[in-house]
Amino acid sequence: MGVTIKDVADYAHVAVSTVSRVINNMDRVSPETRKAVNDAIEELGYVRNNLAASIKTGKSHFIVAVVPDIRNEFYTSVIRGVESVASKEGYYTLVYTTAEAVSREQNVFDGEFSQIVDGIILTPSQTDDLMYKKSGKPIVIVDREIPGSDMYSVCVDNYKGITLLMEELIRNGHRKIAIVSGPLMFNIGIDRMNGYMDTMKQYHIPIKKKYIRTGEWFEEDGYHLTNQLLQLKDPPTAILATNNLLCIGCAECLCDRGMVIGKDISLVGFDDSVMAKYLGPGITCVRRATNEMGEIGAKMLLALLNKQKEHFPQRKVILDVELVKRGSVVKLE
Amino acid sequence: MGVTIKDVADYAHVAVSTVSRVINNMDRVSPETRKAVNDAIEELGYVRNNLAASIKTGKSHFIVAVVPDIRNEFYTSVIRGVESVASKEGYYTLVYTTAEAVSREQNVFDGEFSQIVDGIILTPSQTDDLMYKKSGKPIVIVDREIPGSDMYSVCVDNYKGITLLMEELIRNGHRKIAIVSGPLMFNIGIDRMNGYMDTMKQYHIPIKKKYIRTGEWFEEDGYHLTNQLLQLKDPPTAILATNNLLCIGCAECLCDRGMVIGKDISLVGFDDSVMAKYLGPGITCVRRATNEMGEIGAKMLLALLNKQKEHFPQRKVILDVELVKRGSVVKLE
DNA sequence: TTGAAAGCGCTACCAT
DNA sequence: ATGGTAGCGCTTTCAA
Repeated sequence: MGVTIKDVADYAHVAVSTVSRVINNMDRVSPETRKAVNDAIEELGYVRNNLAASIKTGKSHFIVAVVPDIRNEFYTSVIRGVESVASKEGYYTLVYTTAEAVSREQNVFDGEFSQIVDGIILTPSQTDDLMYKKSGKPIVIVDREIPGSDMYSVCVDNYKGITLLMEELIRNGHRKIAIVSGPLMFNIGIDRMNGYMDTMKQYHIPIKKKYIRTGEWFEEDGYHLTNQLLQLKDPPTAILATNNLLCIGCAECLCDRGMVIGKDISLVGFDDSVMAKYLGPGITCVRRATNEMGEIGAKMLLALLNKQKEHFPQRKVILDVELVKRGSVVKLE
Repeated sequence: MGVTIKDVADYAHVAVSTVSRVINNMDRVSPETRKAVNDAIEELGYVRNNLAASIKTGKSHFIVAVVPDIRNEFYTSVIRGVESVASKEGYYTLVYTTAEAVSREQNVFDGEFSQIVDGIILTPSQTDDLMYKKSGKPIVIVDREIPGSDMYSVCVDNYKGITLLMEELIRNGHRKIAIVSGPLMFNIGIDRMNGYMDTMKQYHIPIKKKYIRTGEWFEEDGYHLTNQLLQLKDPPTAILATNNLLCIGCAECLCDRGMVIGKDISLVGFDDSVMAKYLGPGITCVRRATNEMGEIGAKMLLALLNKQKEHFPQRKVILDVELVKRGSVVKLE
C-alpha cells in the first residue's frame, strides 16, 4: 500500500510510537521532534490508515443511518439533521437503505456492517428488537417505535397529529372520512389508526370498514387504495393519508381520475412535503420537525457513544406536531 | 470485543489458519474439519471482523456514492441505480453528501474516508481532478464532467436536452425566452447554456443578457432569479430552468406571485420530477434515465475494481434524453 | 490436509 | 520525552 507510520518513523529517525503520538496530538512530545515528524509526514505524503487504527481502538468514527427509503424526503430530512450534529462531533454519517426489506436490514446487523460503525440511527423494518440488540452497537430508533421495546427512540405524537387532521375535516362538515394507512406494525401505523378511530367515536360518527384501507407506506399504495375508495357506491368526501408518500399517491389517483382536490373531494395528509405545498390548492397536513428528529436522534446516539447516559435520562423522546391549513379541504354545508 | 477467530480455533481444536480457510470458503479443508469449524462458529456466534480482514486484503467491499444533495430526487435515483448493481456483486453502497462544499468533499479524499471503500461514485463539486486522482481509488464520475479530465464518467446529452426544450418553446411562438441556470463550472452548466445560445442563434432570435440568469443549483436560486426576471420592464414569456430544483424554485415564485403556469407564463425544465408532473398543468421537461446513470456508473466502477478495463473501453458514456410534453407551455399567436 | 508463524498498520503499555 | 514491543483479528506464506 502507501506510506506507513514506519516509513515516517525511519525518515524522521524516531520510533513509530513517537509518530503515533504526534499523529494523535498527544502530549509529551518535544516541539523539535514534533516538527521533525510533521515534516516527514509532509515530505512522504503520509496519511494515517484509519482502518488499522480502528481495529486497535475499536472506534471508527462512523455512524450509519439506516432508513427504508432514500427517496422519501422525510428520511432525507432526518438524515440531514443527523449528519449536521454528527459532523460537529467528528463523526461521519453513512447512509444505508433497506427498502423495508428485512434481509437488507440484516446486512447491517449481521456483522457485515455493524463492525464498521460506532453507532446506528435506525428506522426499523421489523418489530423484533432482538436482532438489533444483538449487534452490541449503540442504537437510536427514529420515527418508528417498536411496540414493547425499551430501545432509545425519538418519535412524534402520531396520535395527536391524526386528531388534528380529523378535527379539521369534521369542523368542515365531513363525516364520510376514509383513511389510507400503512401497515399496523409500528406506532406510526397503530397510533395513527387509533387517532382516526377515537376521533370518529368521539364525534359519534359510525366507523365504516369500507373507509379503512391499509397497504404499505408507498406512493403506489396510496394510488391503489384511493382507486378502491372511489369505486365505492358511497365514496368518501374526504381522504386522510397517513404519510407523505401515500398522500402523493392519493393525489395522483385523484388527478388521474379528473377530480379536483379541494373542490370535488378533500385530501389531508400526515407529513408535509414540497408536493403537499404546491399540489393543486395545497394539501392541508400535519407537519413535524424532521430535521430536529435527526438532530435529537444523533445527540442521543453521541451521548450513548460517550457513555454520558445522564444526558438522556429519557429513553423516549416524543416531538410535537402542528396543523398546516391549506386549500385541500372542502367546506360542506 | 466479541469472539475472535482464535476462540473458534480453540473451540474446534484447530489452527486459526484452518478457521480462516473455512471462513473464506477455500479448498483443502476436509469435510470433517470444515464441519467442526462451522459448528464452533455456530456455537460461539462468531462473526468475522471485516475491518481486520480489510487491513490485510486491502478490500472492504464498500463503495461510496458521493453526491451534493441527498434531498434531490435526481441523486437519490442515481444512488438507487448504483446500489442495485453493486449489491448484486457483493458490494455495499454508502452514501455521503457534500452539500456542494469542497471541504466536505475533501473528507472523502483526504484519507479519512477513501481507505474504508474500494471505489467511489462521485458527483464532483470542483473542477480540479487532481485531488480525486490522488486518492488512488477507482473513481467514476456521474452527472457532471470535469472539463478536460480523462476520468471515467457517465453523463447525459445536456446540449441536446436544452435544444429539445428550446425548440418546443420556439415552436409555440416564444422568442422572449429566459434561462435560469446553475454555475457554468461543469458540462451540466456549460453545455446547457450553449444549447440555449446556439438554438437562439439558429432561429435568429436576439440574445438578451437580461434573460440570462445564473446562480447555484438550488431551489432558492430558481426562486430568486425568477423574481428578478419578473421585475424586468419587458419580462420573458417563457422560462427555461436547467435543473429540477431550479425549476421547482421558479414554479414556487410564479405561484407566489399569482401567475398561472401554462397560461400567464411558460415554464420548462431540465429533469423530470414528481413535482414537475403534478405541479399545475404539469411541467414540460426533458427526462433522463436517472436510475440507469447509476447502474452504468456502478458497472464501470465494478469493472475498474475487477481490473476488467476491457469491459469499458469507453471512458465516457453519454446517455440520451427525451422530451416530455405537458401543459406548461403557452401557445402564442 | 493442517499448523505455525510472520506480518498488515496502528496503538498503548512499559521501559528508559 | 522517547523507544521498544506486544498485541488488535485476520490472512497468507511456508512447513510438516
